[in-house]
Amino acid sequence: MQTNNTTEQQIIAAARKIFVQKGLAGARMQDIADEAGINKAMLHYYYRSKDKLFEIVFDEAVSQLLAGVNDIFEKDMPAREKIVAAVEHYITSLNKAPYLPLFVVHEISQNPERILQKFSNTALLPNMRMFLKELAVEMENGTMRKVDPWQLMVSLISMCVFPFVGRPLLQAIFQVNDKAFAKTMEDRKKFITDFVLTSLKP
Amino acid sequence: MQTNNTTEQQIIAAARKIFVQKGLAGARMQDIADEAGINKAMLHYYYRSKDKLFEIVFDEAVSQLLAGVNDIFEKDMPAREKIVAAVEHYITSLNKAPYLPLFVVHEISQNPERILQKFSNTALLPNMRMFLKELAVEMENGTMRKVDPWQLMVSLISMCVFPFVGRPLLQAIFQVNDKAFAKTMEDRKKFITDFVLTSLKP
DNA sequence: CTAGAGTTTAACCAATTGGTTAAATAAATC
DNA sequence: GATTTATTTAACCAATTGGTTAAACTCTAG
Repeated sequence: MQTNNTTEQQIIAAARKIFVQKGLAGARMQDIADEAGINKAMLHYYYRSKDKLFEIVFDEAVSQLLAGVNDIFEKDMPAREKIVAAVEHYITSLNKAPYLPLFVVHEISQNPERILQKFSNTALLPNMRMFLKELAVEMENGTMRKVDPWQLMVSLISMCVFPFVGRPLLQAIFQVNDKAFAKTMEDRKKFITDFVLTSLKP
Repeated sequence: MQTNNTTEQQIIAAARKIFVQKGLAGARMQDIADEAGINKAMLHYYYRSKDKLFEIVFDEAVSQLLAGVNDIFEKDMPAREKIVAAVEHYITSLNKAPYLPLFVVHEISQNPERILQKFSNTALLPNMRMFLKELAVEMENGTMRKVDPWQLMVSLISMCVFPFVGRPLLQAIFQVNDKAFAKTMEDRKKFITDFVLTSLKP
């Protein structure tokens, strides 16, 4: 029963590329078949429908995005070091999959129930919740300036993720090419951590 | 020749709603016709094609987004006050059109040439460029801590805009309903300005 | 080898899509 | 009022779309 799963994987890889690039509505089954170098009927043979195929790609993308965040806050470190590690890890990770956030966010906005239902009962990102409490403790102890931990968290995420979401717009506005943008994002790690840690000094 | 332009405007209003909601690829001409309460052929009578209609809606959306930013930095104010005004204005403005940024950013990513060409020759957002120089001067004078002005600008935009782009995801992660989210964004104005100004203290 | 399962293909299908057309209706001009 | 002009409609069309099918091919177990 050790079936040759190369085709299945080729299909998923192709579907990932096309769906992330064009979105659910913009992607064509023929595009995916061409990308995978196979017949269109194969898509339906291995995965029943466009929606089924999409769901696999989409779920995988969400996991990839969220798992990264959660893992960072798991380690046993002072809060400030976690911030540094999170920014470092997250921007590095997004540099490798720069189109993921926009894809996920757009598809969620097209069909909010999809994700809202899926995550309604699960305790999502428990390590991040823990981190929020650690921040609160430091602020209570006076080792960190008091700010709303939730707003801080959202700001961290925003500063890391948004440049990738708004990349084409930012590049147009500020007239930076691809190479300059990559360098800018590398520099951005240090900027964000310095900027945030400075603001959090007691 | 004073033609009744009510129909034309109805069409644009309907197109705006549908396109912003579903995107170019996801929108159907029939949806727009239904939304406007008219026959599908009217769309082609007044606006030649789906693409023509989309371009009008899209250009309008981009203008709405960028004009706001630029206007803020035009006024004659100290840099710090401009930051406060920009955050206040921008979050207020986005609260009224929360789906605009995601729409624009997604469509640009689908077809980057569209906007890159359009803005390649224009001196875009001149007031914002001026603001970046004002920041540089303050930093040189020692009245403001030295940071990369561009990174600062991108961070400001990120912190204001991203929560609206990632809204459904943030709401899912942090389990906040619509009412709580609106309140949170109102609180966010003060958080961002305090957070940024604190970090910029010399 | 061969029987049967799993795999792949080409041809096909019904529904949907953006777009057209010709006729009908309303508005304006004479 | 009649004629011209602009607006609106219903019916239609060709192309595309997601999906199906039946036949062909490949591979492995007996």
